[in-house]
Amino acid sequence: MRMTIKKIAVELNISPAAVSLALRDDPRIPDCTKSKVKKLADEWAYVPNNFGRGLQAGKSCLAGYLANSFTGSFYDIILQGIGETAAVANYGLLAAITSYDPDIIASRLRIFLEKNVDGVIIADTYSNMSSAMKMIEFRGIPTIFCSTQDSGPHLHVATDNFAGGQLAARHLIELGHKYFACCSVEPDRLRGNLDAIKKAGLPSPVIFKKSEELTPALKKKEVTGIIAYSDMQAIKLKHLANCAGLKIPEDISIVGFDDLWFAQLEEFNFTTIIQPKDEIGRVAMSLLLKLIAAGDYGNILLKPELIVRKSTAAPKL
Amino acid sequence: MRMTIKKIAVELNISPAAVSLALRDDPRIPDCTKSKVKKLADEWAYVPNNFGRGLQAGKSCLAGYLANSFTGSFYDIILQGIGETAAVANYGLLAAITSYDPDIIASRLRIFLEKNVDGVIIADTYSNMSSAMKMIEFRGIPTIFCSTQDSGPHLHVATDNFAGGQLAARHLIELGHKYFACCSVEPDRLRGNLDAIKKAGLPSPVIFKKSEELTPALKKKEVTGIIAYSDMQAIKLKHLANCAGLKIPEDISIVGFDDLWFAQLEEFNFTTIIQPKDEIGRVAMSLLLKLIAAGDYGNILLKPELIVRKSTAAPKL
DNA sequence: CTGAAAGCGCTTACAG
DNA sequence: CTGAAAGCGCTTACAG
Repeated sequence: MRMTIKKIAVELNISPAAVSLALRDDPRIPDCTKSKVKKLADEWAYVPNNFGRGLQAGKSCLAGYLANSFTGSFYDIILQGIGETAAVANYGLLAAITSYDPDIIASRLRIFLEKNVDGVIIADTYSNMSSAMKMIEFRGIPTIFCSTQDSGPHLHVATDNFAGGQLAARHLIELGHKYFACCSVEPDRLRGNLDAIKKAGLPSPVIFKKSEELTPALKKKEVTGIIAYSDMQAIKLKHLANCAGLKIPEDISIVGFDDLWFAQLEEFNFTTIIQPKDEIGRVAMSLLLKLIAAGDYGNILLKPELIVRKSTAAPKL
Repeated sequence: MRMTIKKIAVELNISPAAVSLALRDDPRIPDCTKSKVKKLADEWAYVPNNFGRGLQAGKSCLAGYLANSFTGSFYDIILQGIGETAAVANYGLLAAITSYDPDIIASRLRIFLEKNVDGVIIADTYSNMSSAMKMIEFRGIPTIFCSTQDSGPHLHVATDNFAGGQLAARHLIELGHKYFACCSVEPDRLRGNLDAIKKAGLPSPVIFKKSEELTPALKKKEVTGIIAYSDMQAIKLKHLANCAGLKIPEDISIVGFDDLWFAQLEEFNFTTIIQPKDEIGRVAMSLLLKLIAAGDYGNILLKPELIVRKSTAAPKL
């Protein structure tokens, strides 16, 4: 049985408005009324119905989080960070995990709109989303992209990918490597790599998108240091290197990115760049709340960090 | 600018009720009015506001999903299955990832209640939840536990753990193993193990809860087949076996559970029991929808499946 | 200072 | 058959 302000009002023979005010400790209500109201609300396990409040306030206290399917615990950690911050602000989090199908993305966003979200966090790149975003943009709903710097006209919260790219490259440079392969999937990370390599006066790296493209270079031993797009990709690269008869880190060094849970397993032991995943979620949600409350803020880049494990070593001379 | 039925009504000089009926193709509204309404709704990108509708219908078209933090992509796959099924029914999915802190669980459930969820799916065991569940039970909100068979008085959707336990044990028995170690974390799986072992007339297995408890048995080579609680635990057990100088599968066989993404990597190559994760989510949500709509249903157990990889082999003679 | 009314967006039950 | 009113639960602006 659902309890309402009205039922409490009837029971105590006061007006619904008075109950509402009493529950929010409004000074206009005498203390004795307040305590009676609160006692009854407690007994009957009254929970305010967000529909009435939301309709009234024009605010739903609901946020949407849209992410792509992802195995390997990246987006779920972000989800956790977002959820915690949302909960503290009494916000509910509508989550949708989508494929890349634009129709599905649009249908999920439509549900967000129907449920009246006050804001949306998207863990994807704007280039993939732009058509489905029309509805959101049309209504001027605050939107934040997270863990990507491709956010179109919207704000984003992400790891400083340029700095991360620099960190990875510098680590290998300091170990004495000269011949690199760098992944181009994240443009800012690649720029970071190239910047560090150029500043060290070293030759231009091999640039690859899919891991497989590296096989010829591995076989010809043209590179000694690989900078992967992610720890997930590092697994693939490790396998390719092994297939080419190369040992890690003796013959070839690999630096990952993300620091997912498996990176520290002895089977991998990847030197990698730590992304502050939980923080991305928390910061993205706080920023969204500020945006909902007020107005104008700038992008936020969080600091990456290098963690050295056993997938990198000095090159053979 | 948010569009409402009222604004459309004013523009077309008809009543809000007529607009509402027209949008839902009610036969009482003449066709020419319908098409005018629909055209305008389209142009103005009208999306019905769930608050008005929900308040009226006493239904939110919102479901809650509560899960524990989990790295390794089990609960996020379930989330995906739930989300897809929810979206098809035009349901929004409120997701909350919690720790085991009962206060946090209670606060998340309270947010679910405030947002007026029509039903809740919980990926946890009832024993952990029972105190926080009071609020939900008090209000009679339909609740389904998923991926656990410990669901208290509520329905559950889970893999048939008993059958899964049998599958794992039988596989090792067929390979010729006689001396087993079985994990007790999931009681039904353990029962399945014991059942198969007993039926084969083999000696009682070593039973362990935490992986570390197995170290003595491993060192003394008392067991040749280990049935893990999960692929995640299988990783730990593999490391412990390696530390004890045992090779997999030559010296010791390990069967995992779940078939998470990493189980098939060459570093692990676990023989394991496939849980229909995506299906669990989809079935749980369909069941919840039925429960919301009507009433009485029974528990659902989904079929596990064995996948043989390279972590199991015949025992040495 | 206090209390009743109006209204958020929608749908259903009812009067004409 | 058609259209206006009542009401879901809440809060705010207003009348007394």
